[in-house]
Amino acid sequence: MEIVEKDGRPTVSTAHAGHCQASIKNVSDALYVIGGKWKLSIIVALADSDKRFTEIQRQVEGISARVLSSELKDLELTGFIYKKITVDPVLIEYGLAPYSRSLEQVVRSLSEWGSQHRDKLKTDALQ
Amino acid sequence: MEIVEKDGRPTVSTAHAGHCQASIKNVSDALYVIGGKWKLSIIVALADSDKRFTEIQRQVEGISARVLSSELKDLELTGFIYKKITVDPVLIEYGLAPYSRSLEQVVRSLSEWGSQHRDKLKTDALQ
DNA sequence: TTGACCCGTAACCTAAAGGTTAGTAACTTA
DNA sequence: TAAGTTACTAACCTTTAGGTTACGGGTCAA
Repeated sequence: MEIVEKDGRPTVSTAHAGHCQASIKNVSDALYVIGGKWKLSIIVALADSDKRFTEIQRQVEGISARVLSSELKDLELTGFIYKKITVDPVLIEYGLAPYSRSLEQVVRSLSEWGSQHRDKLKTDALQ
Repeated sequence: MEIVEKDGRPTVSTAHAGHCQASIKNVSDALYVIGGKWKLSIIVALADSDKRFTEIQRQVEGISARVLSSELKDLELTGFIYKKITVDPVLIEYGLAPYSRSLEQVVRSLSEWGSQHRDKLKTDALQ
């Protein structure tokens, strides 16, 4: 990377640019894995307790069976959730795999921000 | 997937259901606003310093002019960034509006998680 | 045994996000 | 003066995420 001075204005420092570039890559990668419309919601729904297919569908409002099914497969493959089958009685449940716990901070900050943002929109609308 | 023998009936805990439901809504709302492929990357790119159109395009690898243009418009409208036009010399720059600072924690946790996740994928691949 | 509920899947469709190419108007540099 | 850079935009196209409908077998309760 070259450092150029133009019109006396200082330009980008190499040190920060590297860190920034890494940060961009990290965020992109993260969103690639968990950035869909439903994945995090499903994980949040299961954080409370293990749940059955239709229970999840009821809690994650608006999701269709087709999409829920494919998301669950995806999440199981990635190691976020597990599928548990009981035979007596027959019962299928999904639950959070340990790796989902690594998302705690992400979920917390997103939830907090989402809540604040909604408040902001409300007060903005009143102005 | 694990198969378990179980003889009791399952019970659903409603204790945290309300909180969980709110959390799901918050996360969904947040992702609706900042969950695209590029928005957070652009914000991270501008966190370092104000930048010009092509500077952003170089830093956010893979984004096309068309998409960058429309994302910038969107971000400006939502209040995350501002557009600054200088006339002598003619210079157009974009920078973070104060509201973007509210995303600091979100960006930090996502970046951290993304980095950890990449490491995990690497070590997993070696097994 | 009839109907309700559970856990999906197949096939199809739509909308929107994003990519590609080309072009423009203004300014700058060689 | 010609070539290059900047900051876009228009038109068009492709991909894919996600929605809709319909159907399957299995279970359970009346």
